[in-house]
Formats: sequence, structure tokens, C-alpha cells
Amino acid sequence: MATTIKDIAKRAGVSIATVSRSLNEDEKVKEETKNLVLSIAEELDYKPNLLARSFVTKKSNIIGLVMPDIFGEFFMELIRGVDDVCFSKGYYTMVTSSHSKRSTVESIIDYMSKGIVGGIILMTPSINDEIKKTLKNTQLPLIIINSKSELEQYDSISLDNYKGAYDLVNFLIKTKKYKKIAHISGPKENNDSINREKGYLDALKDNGIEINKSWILRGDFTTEQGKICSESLLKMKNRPQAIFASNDMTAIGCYQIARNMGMKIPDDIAIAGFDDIFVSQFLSPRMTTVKVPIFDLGKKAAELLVKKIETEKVNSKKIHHLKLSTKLVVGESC
Amino acid sequence: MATTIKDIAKRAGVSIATVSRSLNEDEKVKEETKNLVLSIAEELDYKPNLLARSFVTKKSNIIGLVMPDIFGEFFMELIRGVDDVCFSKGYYTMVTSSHSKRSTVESIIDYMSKGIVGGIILMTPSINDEIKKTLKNTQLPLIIINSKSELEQYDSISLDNYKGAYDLVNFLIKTKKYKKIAHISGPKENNDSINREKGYLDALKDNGIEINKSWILRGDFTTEQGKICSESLLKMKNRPQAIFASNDMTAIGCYQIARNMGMKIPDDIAIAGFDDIFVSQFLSPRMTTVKVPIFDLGKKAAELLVKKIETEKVNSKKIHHLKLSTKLVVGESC
DNA sequence: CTGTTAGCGCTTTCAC
DNA sequence: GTGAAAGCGCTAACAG
Repeated sequence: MATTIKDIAKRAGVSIATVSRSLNEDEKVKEETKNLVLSIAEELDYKPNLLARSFVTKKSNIIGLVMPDIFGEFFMELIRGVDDVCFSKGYYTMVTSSHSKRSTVESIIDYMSKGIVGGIILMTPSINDEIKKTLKNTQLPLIIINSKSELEQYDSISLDNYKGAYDLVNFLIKTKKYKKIAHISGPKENNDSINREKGYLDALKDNGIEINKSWILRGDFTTEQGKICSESLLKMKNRPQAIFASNDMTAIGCYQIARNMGMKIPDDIAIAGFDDIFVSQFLSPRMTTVKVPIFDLGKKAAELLVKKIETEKVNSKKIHHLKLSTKLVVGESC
Repeated sequence: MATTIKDIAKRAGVSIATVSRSLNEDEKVKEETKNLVLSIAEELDYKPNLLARSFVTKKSNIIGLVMPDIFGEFFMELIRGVDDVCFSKGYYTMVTSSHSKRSTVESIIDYMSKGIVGGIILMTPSINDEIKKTLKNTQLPLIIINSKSELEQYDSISLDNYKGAYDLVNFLIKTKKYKKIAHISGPKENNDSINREKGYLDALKDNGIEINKSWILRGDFTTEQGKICSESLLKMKNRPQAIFASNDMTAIGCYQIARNMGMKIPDDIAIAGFDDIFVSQFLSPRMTTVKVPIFDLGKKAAELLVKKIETEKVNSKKIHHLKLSTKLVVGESC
């Protein structure tokens, strides 16, 4: 049997309340008594039963990270960012994905309603009414990672996809002097994709370049679709000088097609991506893309959440929306 | 206030004990009563307080995954594998790394002794006496991920690095007819590295090829070190025909140096790696390497652990050691 | 400053 | 089959 405060109390000749107080460095326990208790606790190799503690305080030092999926660099960096903060602040990270087997809503419900976590970082491609309803049913501190600004009611944190895309395309026009720039988008309902496309469109517009709709193709963030789209772009009679792909995976598809068709990058066709995933630096030529600070995103989310958990009663009404900047990575592909 | 079994009991006109039993589908509660209780629970949107339950049963449906670090594909796949099983079996995954800030031992102690997790999957590059001591102090179900076979006392699961390297080098000799094969190893104390080197040495030996010690260089699994080592290998008067790098990151360094020196892969120098990380398939020529089933590793570890947790009392004495096979990936770099 | 006491929500003997 | 009651380890009033 593990040591409990009872054991310590008996040994120290004090009450369990005093032990509890000493352990929590909380009240005005006499320095002497406290030291005695602490030394006995040490001696007995006492470990508090966190379950009991959480149970009675209704607080948990576990943070639930709910993601739409678990794979690849993006989620890895996110987890790492969250873990980084959690570790330094004495929290633990519980990682879940809203797998194919359970809907996101269900995992949220599972999480929230069972008292295990002290707060949630929720990342979903979109938030529907069902999720909103579930969210309403809980009082747990919550941070949403999402680019959708409609979620005014929740604290949120997101990446500035719009500005990232805008800056990139603006760079292609202003510095690289391209005028004929195509775009392969991401999935239709995906907010990241939508904002990147907006940035692309506005950059063209602001530079007085007319938009050629036949140069805007729907991709889905995969290399495969990148191949299909870039092939049709490169076979056009009036083909673009540059392709801005909505993410690096798509851009990789463009690379492969360009190579297959015997085209030189960037001389025959310039290619730019978005994300700056690990492989992008190893492609030749090195891809021009946009670096997204996912690690920071995770960190910020966790920091915000921890703050919220620990000051819950103080300022529970103020809602924060944080947007993180991206960074242009200039390679040799444009 | 959330619904508790008390609420249900009152509403159903039964005792809380009956409610508890019905909920756990356990005893021989009368079908009728059970159904009544269940329907009321449903109606009241009852969610069991898992903390209370774990507290009293001393069981937890959370699995602690302790890793030496959190970054890159390896750990991502590991987490994904563990999560995959956990999700399907109703467990949750708590992810921690033994960060720079805490020693692995400490996190283990934190984990084990506080009653939060029901079992642990521990991955460390090596297990020292301190860790062993800590491990002894706990009764928690445990699975170790480690290639060190000395750990007879613990259930463990590992990758067959030896055979993977052996098969690769054997392939280089038998099929590709190389005789002059160099090796850039990994870190000195790293078990994966040690076993890969052993596989390399034995494959040479078994094929009657004399070992040239000047062709065996110490790397550290980084691209940077891969560059340094490969450069010195390629500048030798008697230079090897092929380089077997201890991992893909190292091999990437070799690629870069070969290119810098104007050498053609594989004509001037053949290069092989180990791991088959994501970028390897995008290199040109595609890297010949060894695929390691990390996802499966995570899955198996979680499966074993869950089994152990759920049958703890039944067969607690039998110790399992599982070794997963790797798979040769033949690219065009050799 | 410290002790007593009452639960937290749930499972689990032990009776009936 | 079902209820009463004890208790898991801890915190938090409430007294002194």
C-alpha cells in the first residue's frame, strides 16, 4: 500500500488536515510543523494520489488535446508545442484524434463530461451546431484552434493564412515580376485553404492583375491532386509562369509533373507552396514556400489554456482571439 | 451540477448500489430494474465521473506513453499507433517526453506513483539502474520499447534492427555485387545503431568479405555528420563503392556531398539508408533503405499493455519479448 | 495555528 | 435481487 497522508499524520503526531496543509504549502502552518511533515513525507516516499486530489478539488492537471487526426508534421509540432508548455507548467497532455471511429463531438463529450481533464484544446476543420451544443454543456476551459473567425464566442488561436498567401503572391509579382500566376487550392470547406485562396486573389487584385479563372484549380492538399492539376495547367496553350499551390504536398506534385514533362523549375515554370514541411528543403530546387509556426501555435494555445484554467474565476468573460504570423521562405523554385 | 448515480437512484426509486450495478452491467440485476435505470440514466444525460470510478477501483483507462523526446516522424507514428489501439479499446493516451527539464526517471515516478494512468509504455534509449529502481517501486503494467535484450525482466517490444541491416547489406553484396561497402554508424550508446552495425559486420563476414576498419565511421544520426563522414569517405584514395548509412538522415548528408562533389548516385557511389522516412521517397534517385514499422510498434505495444492491464491477475508472471521485422525498400540509389 | 468532521461519486462487502 | 453502509485519499469548512 502506498503511503497516504494518514500515515504521515500518525507518524508526525498531527492531524491529516495539517498534513494536507503542509503539503499544499497553503495555510499558515507553523514552519516547524510543516518541516516535520515534509521531512516525514520525504522519508516515507509519499506520493499524493492525484486522482483523489482532482476528485475532490474538481480540478485536473491534464490538458486534453483534441485533433482531427494524428499524422504528419503538423500534428507532431502541435503536440510538441502543447507538451512543451504543459511540461514546464506541471500539466500533462492527453492526446486524442477524432478518429474515423468516433466523431469529434463524441470525443469531446467523453472528455468534458467525465472530469478527467482540466481544460481542452480543440482543433477541428469546422465547428458545427452539434459541437457547439456539446460545448455549451460544459464549463471546462477551452481554446479553439481554427481559422474561422465566426467563432467569436470562444477563445481561439489561428494562423494568418490570408496574410501568408498574400505576401507570397505579392512577392512573386513585385520581386519576381511574374504576372501569370495560377493557383491550386485546397479542399473546398477547409478554412486554411479558403483564406490562402483569398490572399492569392487579393494580392493579384491589389497589383492590378486580372484574375484568370481557368488558372484556379481545386486541389485537396494531396500530392496526387497536385499532379493532376499541374498537368492540366502545364498543358494549357496559355499556360501560367508560376503556380502557387495551397500547400507543399500539392507543390510536390507540381514538381514531379514539371520534371516528367521535361520542364525546368523555375525557368519554365515557377512553383511555390505553403507550410514549409520538412521535405521542402531537400527538393531541388529548394521550394519557395511559407513557414507556418505550428509549434508556436501549440505553445500559445497551451499557454492561454493554462492561464484560463488557473485564473478561471478572475476574468472569465474576456474572450481572446490570437492570430499567428507566417513567414515567407524564399527558395530557388521561383 | 452533473447528474450522479444518486439522482438516478432517487428518480428510479432504487438504491445507488443498484444503479451502480446496472451501469456496470455486472451483477444479476433484474432485467426490468436494469432497463429502468439505464433509460433514466440516458434521459438525465448521465456521464459517469471517471475520476471517482478510477479512484475507487484503482484502475485507470489512461495509458501513459513516455518517450525520450517528441519530434519527427518516428514519435508521431509511435503515438499514432498507440492512439489507434487506445481509441478502439476505450483508452486514452497521455503523451509525455522526458524533456530536457525533467529526467525520464522523474516523469516515470510522477506517472506511476500518482494513480493517474493504468499502465505505461516506456521508451528510452537506455535503462539505467535508477530507472530500474523506480520501476521496481511500482506495480503498474508496463511495456518497454527498446532494442536492448538485457531487459529480460520486463515485457518488451522492439525492432529487429540487426536483421534489417543484415538483409540490406546482404542485398548489396549478393544482388548488387558490391564488395567495398562503407558504414556510417549512429551514436555510440544507441542500441539501434549498435545492432545495425552488427548486422552490417555480420553480413560482410558471412559473405567472406574482409572488414576495412577505415570505412567504418562514427556518425550521430544527423545529416550534418553524414556530410562530414561521407566527404572523408569519398576523398579516400581507396574509396568504397557503396555507403550504408545508419539512418536516412545520415544518408541524406551523403547524397548532398556526392552531388557537391559531382558524383553520380549510384554509378559513382551507391548510398543506402535506414528508416525509410517520408522524404526518402522524394529524393532522386529514390533512396534504397529499410522500412521500420513504427506504427505497428506503437500498436503492438498498446495491445500488449491493454491485455496486461485487463488480465493483470490472470497471467502476471509470463514475460513477453516481441521483435518486429523491418522491410527492405529497394530504390535506385544502389 | 491545528484538529474534527463532512463529504466528493463511486464500488463493494454484507445483510436481508 | 436489492439495500445499507463503509470507505477509497484528499480537501475544506468549521471550530477551537
